[in-house]
Amino acid sequence: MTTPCDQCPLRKRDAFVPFSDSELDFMKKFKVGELKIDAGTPILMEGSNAPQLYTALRGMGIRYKTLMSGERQVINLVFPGDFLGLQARVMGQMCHSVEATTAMTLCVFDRSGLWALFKDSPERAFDVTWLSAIEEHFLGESLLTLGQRSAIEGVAWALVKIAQRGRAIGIFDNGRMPFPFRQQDLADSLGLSLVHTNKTLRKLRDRQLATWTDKELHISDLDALAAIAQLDVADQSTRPLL
Amino acid sequence: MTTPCDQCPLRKRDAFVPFSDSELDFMKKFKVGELKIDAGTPILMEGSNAPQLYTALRGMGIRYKTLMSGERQVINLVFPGDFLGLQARVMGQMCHSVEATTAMTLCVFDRSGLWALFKDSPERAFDVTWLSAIEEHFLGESLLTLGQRSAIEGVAWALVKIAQRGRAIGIFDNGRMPFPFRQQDLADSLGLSLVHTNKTLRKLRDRQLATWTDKELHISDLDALAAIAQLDVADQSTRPLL
DNA sequence: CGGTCGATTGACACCTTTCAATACGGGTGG
DNA sequence: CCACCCGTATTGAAAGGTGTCAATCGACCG
Repeated sequence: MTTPCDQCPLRKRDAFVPFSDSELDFMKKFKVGELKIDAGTPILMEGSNAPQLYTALRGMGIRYKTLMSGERQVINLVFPGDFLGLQARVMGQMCHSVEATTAMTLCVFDRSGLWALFKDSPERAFDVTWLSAIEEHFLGESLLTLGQRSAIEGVAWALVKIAQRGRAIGIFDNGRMPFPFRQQDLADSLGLSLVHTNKTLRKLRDRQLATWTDKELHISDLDALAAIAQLDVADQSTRPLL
Repeated sequence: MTTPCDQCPLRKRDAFVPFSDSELDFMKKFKVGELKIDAGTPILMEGSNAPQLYTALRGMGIRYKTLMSGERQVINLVFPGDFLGLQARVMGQMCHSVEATTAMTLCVFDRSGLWALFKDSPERAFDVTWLSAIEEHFLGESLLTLGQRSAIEGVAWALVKIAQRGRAIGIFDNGRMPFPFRQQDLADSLGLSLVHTNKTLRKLRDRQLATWTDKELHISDLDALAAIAQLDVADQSTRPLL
């Protein structure tokens, strides 16, 4: 029933670092099961202290923090290949929540296995750190966006980033990809109001750069978007997969 | 001349996870030297590809990214105990710059030693990941601040965070700590203009919550600041030291 | 068919930025 | 020793980007 690591659909994508045979063996032991969840289900909750480790296999989600007053900040969108729960495992408790936006299936890893991973498979341990560094890098870029980019620059930046990520996992095709989020989600990830996000998206639509309707994102002119975002389209590096 | 790890002044601080003897031995091998630099010196530069690994031992600095148009976003302030250069080592090139604000001394680690660390010392490897997760957590909180907190909330949040960090390394005493940065640095870290940052600091001064003059920060009412920031003063967890 | 949710728009308020000017301290060359 | 310059802090006024409020509309659903 569950997908064996041998046949993991993600491993084929050239966006991911190839596995060695021994690594594959290790992952097969490390993976203890699979979890299928419906859209809207919370996966990890801020404050909880005994979470599992997951890798998103199919579907999309959202990672966010909330302020005491209720404001929500989206940390990032969760795409297939993302590794979830490391922070909680390492730091004692979750500092953010993760929620499924679409139906998702997650690889479940043995919680106690993380230490074994560091002990027995330095290559994989390094990959965990690598993933963490990639995440840190992304958050740094997000910080740059929230702090220094204007609304239109920020939205353009987000759309380019999403398209790049979509391409990496093979769902961005002919300028189109499924994008099942709400405008509110994008707004909360950029620190903008819903209304202003909507109006900014309209500007991009009017300029015929990008259209986002019916949970599908259509990028007409990625280069122009990247130019608005003051972003290099270059960096399309590979990442490890767990 | 150089400070032996045995006598590292940071290890005494209870903010850091204690070393085992074997870990100490490993670090002594891992550390290849010490670097003393003047205020204003660049330590790591965005785009460079062969950086060293450092731990800040004394002094303070600043980590930042810049936009093509010149805007600067401060990612975080560098305090003693911070580990620098991991991203570049893991991801191939630096994605941000680090600059010394005061004179600093840095522990220098063997670049090729990182892999040895993962291979030979899983405990230390885990600590590297732990540090990375802590950093990721902090950036997430920063994102929450930039995206959802108002100017006064953000400034209050930053001052509380700084005071907590200062306390952890033992330089926050009797409500005061050295804080050698410029208002522009704080502004760039919160995504605010210099002028507005200045006026916001004035509000906090008028309310007799915090004063920042002559490179010294004086917190009169940390609880009130935390309340403005919508922040729990609780989480004062320890962190590993490399 | 009423009710809810998300997208869309217009009008208006306001927080933040930008522009400009002053003040203060430290370094430097005459 | 003293102008002079430069970086930083401070303040006021005006401009503007973004948020808030409110209403409409379409799609989906029990």
